Amino acid sequence: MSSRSDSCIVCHFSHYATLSDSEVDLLCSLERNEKTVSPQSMIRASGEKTANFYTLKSGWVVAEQHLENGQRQVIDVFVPGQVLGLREIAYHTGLCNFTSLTEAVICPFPKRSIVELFEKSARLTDLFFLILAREQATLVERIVNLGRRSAIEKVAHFLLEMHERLSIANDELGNTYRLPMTQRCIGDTLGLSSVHVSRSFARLTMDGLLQRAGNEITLLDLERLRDIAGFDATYLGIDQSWLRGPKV
Amino acid sequence: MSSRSDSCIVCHFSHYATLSDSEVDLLCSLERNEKTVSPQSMIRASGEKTANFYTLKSGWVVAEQHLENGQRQVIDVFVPGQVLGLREIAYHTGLCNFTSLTEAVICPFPKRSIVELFEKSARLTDLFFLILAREQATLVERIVNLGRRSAIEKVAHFLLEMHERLSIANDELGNTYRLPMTQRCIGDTLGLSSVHVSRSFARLTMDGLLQRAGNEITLLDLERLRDIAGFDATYLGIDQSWLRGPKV
DNA sequence: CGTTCGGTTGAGCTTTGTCAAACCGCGTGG
DNA sequence: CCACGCGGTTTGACAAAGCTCAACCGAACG
Repeated sequence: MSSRSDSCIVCHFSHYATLSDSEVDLLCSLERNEKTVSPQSMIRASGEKTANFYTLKSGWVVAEQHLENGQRQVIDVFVPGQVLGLREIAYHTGLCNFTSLTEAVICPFPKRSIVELFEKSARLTDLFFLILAREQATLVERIVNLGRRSAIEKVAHFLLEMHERLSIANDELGNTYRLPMTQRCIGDTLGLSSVHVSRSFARLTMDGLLQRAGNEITLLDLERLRDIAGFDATYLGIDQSWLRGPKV
Repeated sequence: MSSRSDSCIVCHFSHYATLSDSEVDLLCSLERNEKTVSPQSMIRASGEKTANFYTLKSGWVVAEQHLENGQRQVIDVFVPGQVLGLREIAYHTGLCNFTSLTEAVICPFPKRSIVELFEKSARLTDLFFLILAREQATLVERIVNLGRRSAIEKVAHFLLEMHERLSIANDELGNTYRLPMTQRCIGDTLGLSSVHVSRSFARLTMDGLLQRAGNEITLLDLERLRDIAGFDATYLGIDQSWLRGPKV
């Protein structure tokens, strides 16, 4: 059971707009059910009916797609506070798998609930629209990453992106964070082989840009990393000026 | 000036849901201003204020991004009926350039108008949400294409996607269509060099899968092409079942 | 008729992938 | 406590895919 104080989604949404009490209540109502899943478990398979969305309370989850030839592409990486499946609101069946990387707590809620929420609050409708748009901007950046950057640049860019995204949710994050992904998984995100990811990490480490200890990543020289990756964080920002008021 | 009969956006939107008269009027009101641009002109530059959206009445447009190193990545290709800039609704400034490939007719309308439209019709709000979600699915498919497919597969997939998208708008499209993109541009879409695009085309042509004459592309063997590309059109479909009624 | 632009072709090179072996940390069970 | 096995990482040797450069061709256009 979720109470207002521990709602991850409210915390996440509050980053984009100040929420009224009733808006907070509406959002919290999405987290009535709670489920813990073990690492590497399939939360929802591609092709399954998209009856539910899921808020992600803790843990990491990826959206991935398997190809005919046995390869895999990771579409998106989710961290706590995000909503899984928003993208597929317009589809009967899922277009990709949601798989947990770590143990994770998710709160499934039916599609219907979001429509009801839309009916009750124009402001939250806008906010969902806005968050969908922001996710889309992340995808766009991933496209650029995949299409036109070298392996080193890809890895650097990815590490910076995750750092930035975690920083948004956690104001006091330093330059170190835990990245619970295998190099195979990172490769599947960046369109690289795991071997080449390893080599790229080695290179960045040797050049003094990076430090690693288990899953802990420390970015030693943000400036130079950004330079290498051509990283510009504006796509992770957001403009709430067009949000409809007044609050519900 | 736009009349109801020649509105491309209405025609496009009607593919996803039956529209009431007042909904049609609302959509048409977005196309009050009309502007013709020559090929290769920049409609809106990255970094510019996103004051306007644009409906695309005729011609082809790409969204592209330029990198530090002089490279270019094409994010998305737009055909008539689509709305340019929807993706950036949540951003003050544009994240990519919109550039026309051909002569094109666009209808700029202010961001405000869309908010007003949202206020007047919950159904159209949903429809915009839905179309945004579909665009996102296209991006997801591009990610898979960029990350995990070989050059030949990329090209085949791209040609099938464009064919499919054009077929949706034009019921009586055969297996031939005009693709007004240079191979350089296709390469920038697929993360390939123009030279390699040329070689891939040559290969597909030699294998009897494809025929070319100028910009005209004929897909000779859809079956086999789909097989090569791992193409599955479901991501281009859409589920309007959750659309709110009744119509305005 | 020359110029320009896009497409094609070949040669050589760079990046990245593949395969295989070794390695490392960790948890398990003897 | 130690041996073992397992999953993930690292390393090296080699192969393949794709890139760059440069030359050339043909069509469109002034």
